Amino acid sequence: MVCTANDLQQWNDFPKGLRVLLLDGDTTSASQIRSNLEAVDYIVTEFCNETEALSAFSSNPESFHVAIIEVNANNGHRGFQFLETAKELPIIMTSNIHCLSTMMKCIALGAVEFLLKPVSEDKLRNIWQHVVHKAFNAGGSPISETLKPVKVSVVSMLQPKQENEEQNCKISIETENVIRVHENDQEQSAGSDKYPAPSTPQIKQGSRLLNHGDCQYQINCMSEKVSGEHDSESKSIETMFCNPIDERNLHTREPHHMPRKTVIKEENDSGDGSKSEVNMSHHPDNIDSGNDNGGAAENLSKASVPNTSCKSNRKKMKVDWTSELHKKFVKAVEQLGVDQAIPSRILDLMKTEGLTRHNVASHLQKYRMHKRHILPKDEDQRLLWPHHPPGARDPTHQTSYYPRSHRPIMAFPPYHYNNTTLSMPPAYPMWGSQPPAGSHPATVQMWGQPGYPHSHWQLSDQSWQYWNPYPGMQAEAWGCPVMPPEQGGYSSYPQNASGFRSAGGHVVENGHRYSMPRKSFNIHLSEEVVDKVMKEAISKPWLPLPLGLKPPSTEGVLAELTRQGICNIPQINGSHTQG
DNA sequence: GTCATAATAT
DNA sequence: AATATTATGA
Repeated sequence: MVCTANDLQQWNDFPKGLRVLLLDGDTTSASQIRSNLEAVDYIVTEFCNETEALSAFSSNPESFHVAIIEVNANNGHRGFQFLETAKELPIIMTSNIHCLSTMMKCIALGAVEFLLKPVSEDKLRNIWQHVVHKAFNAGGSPISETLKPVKVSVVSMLQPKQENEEQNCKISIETENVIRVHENDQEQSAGSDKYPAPSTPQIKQGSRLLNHGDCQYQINCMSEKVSGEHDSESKSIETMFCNPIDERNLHTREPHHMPRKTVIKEENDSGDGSKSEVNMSHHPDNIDSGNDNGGAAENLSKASVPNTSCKSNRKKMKVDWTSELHKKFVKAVEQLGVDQAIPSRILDLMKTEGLTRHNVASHLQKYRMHKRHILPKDEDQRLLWPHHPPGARDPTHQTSYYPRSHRPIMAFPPYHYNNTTLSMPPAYPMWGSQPPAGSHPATVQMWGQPGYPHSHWQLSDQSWQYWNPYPGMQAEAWGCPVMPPEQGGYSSYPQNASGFRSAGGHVVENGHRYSMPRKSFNIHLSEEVVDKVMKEAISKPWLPLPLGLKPPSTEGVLAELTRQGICNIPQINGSHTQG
């Protein structure tokens, strides 16, 4: 019955083969326990006599990983004797006598657990936890030879997993119970093994912690470097909570076609330097119930909030701004109006539990960015809309937010505009949806269109779509005035243009109030302004064209070049060059 | 409250 | 590796 080192090296199916010393004077309970243990492939050595058990253990202490010892009215002191003898073993006491002082005494003497009979199948199956715990927490005393392989085995079981989990640990540990190893315990356990493993799997703790409300949770473990203070053997162990979960929820961001859920990811910091990230998802109540914010708000709030029981998992949560959540946000913003739309008020209106002011502020920032087309550098802003005071740009038009890396890279050559070119060209989406067939002659080159870098803001439903006041319309047509196709002109302020128009047809921003023209697009720009715009457009060809301008047609450019005596134009990327 | 930017996710 | 999104802190 001796385990050789070799055997233990290859203990791949731990805890199967766990060697249990069973001492129980009651043959009925003994056989019940035994059969339960053997049912899970533990190896049971049964004794009904303390002396035998003691001598068996003493003669070969390394034959056992764990002992289950019964105490009863008759053998009390003998049971304690075993406790005192087999210090290096995790010892579980059993009894049918519910006596608090006895229990305490057992625990005080080092028993890892005291179980009242009848001992449940689950408890018996889980006794391996005590073995692992002991293996990792020898309490300063040298670890038992028997337990060393356990430690090695557990470490090796956990290590490769950790790597996977960085990518996707959700599935891999889905079916496992929670494994929790306290790395710090060694520091804490000044004495010896007075830190019995919990009698029940930690998953209970985890679920109490996480499984509240109608949320469904998912785990998304992220490994993190462990501070170097810990025992090297323990470094790789992570704290992991996980709940079984519907596969569909395993995606933090679902594919577009799937109904989206509000997801709040919570990082679960175990405090020992390792952490895991837990995603809590729920199904949004009524997806897209129009503008009615009635039911949606409450339901959302119910589910998206990590309540206080999660407090222990301090650290940050990442809010996933689903379109539903965003709708609420927009609704709140609109309700408040521009000048009132500040994070705290928005937060109030949203009534979404768990959402913080910071969350809203962050989202508001992004929202404003897209609404206002803020350019990364102020120069860009200045130049774009020289005829408007800063901030007075038409809020309904998603015209020109170009992150540095997104600016059009294709320059266009000098072009002599006349007033007629300022008349409104047909507006159509530039990308996303194709311009209507034949909407422009094939010869009309859309400057900047080919290879125009676009983010998924333009392309995917995910987050972009709900910003756009004109669904189906892409507003970033470079050089083309952009407006609702059916109306033209920026006189139209759709109600959901979201909060950048105040009640009186004024745009209020940064405390300033600007009059906005309400009629059609103003083509009667002063010569001065036109001139300025032209100059800037020409001198900064990489910038988007101002509202009302469109890039010249290829013919126009070529004609102009020819007129200037430039007949040979180097070919660029297969674009056609005539002449 | 806002903004820039770091951190993180895709 | 680039880009988007969110958190964080000034």
